[in-house]
Amino acid sequence: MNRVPSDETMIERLKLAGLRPTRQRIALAALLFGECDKHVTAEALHEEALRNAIPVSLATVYNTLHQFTEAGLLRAVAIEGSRTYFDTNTSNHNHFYLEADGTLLDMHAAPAVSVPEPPPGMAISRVDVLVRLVRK
Amino acid sequence: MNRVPSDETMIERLKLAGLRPTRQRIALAALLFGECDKHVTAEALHEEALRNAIPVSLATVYNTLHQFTEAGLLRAVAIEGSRTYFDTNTSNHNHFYLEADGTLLDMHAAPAVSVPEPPPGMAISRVDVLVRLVRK
DNA sequence: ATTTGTGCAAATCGTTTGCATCTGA
DNA sequence: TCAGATGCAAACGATTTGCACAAAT
Repeated sequence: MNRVPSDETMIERLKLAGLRPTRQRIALAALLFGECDKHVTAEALHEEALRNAIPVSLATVYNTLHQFTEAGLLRAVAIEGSRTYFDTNTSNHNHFYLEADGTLLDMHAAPAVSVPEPPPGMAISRVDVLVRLVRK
Repeated sequence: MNRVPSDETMIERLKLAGLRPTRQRIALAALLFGECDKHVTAEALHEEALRNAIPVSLATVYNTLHQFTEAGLLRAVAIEGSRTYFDTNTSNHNHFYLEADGTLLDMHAAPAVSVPEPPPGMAISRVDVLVRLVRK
């Protein structure tokens, strides 16, 4: 009885990332990388896990999200406010942010940004573009 | 015995913004709008106030920052992490962020950004560009 | 006099940590 | 076996809130 995607796929992925494929990590990876790109908060992923009968503690969800991020499987997205979003799409892209309901959307077409010279002695490490949306 | 800028200026400014010019608001406004553009956190402004012999509670600093922001005197800047920055420059501009020491710098030359069409039914409310810097 | 703001301390929110226990290699 | 992972509950930092008191109109 195989889920799609199979646990084997996830185990492979974890091993490649240098992470021990534990019960919880496999299950969370299956939720995260199962289908299309997702944006989750720790809280949201925790709830999703519980709904799917994966008993895991919130602390482990936090740990796992950070480990996945360090391993390059996830990308942390900076939005104002306290809560952190994690994006399964780790490629260099930007986001629409729906202020009304706190939803993140991937921006597929790359925005063209030309940035001024950084101050002397400094180098650009990354450019984040966040487009805030409101309902029309 | 007049400070520069004068309290009168600040009182005017507060009245125009529809805020009652109280002792604390006048003093905080003088710190914030005194000279050049500033970026502050609530904590930092609170400390600055205490150093300047303005006894004010942290709660009031938070309240005041939010009231000023609603009144359009300040602009909240979204950086990742938990703490909120407030910018005395309310014009439409963007920022350099020095990850190493958590410092914000105004970007004077406007970055040229051309953003893709927002999803149907949605309109752009604001585009935030944050350029993360590292020491070279 | 009435409305509005302030200060304190307690409450809240998202997140992290310490530590005993469990698990996978 | 034993390094590494997990779960719980307590600790945490930034922020907010409830409420009695004080100040501005």
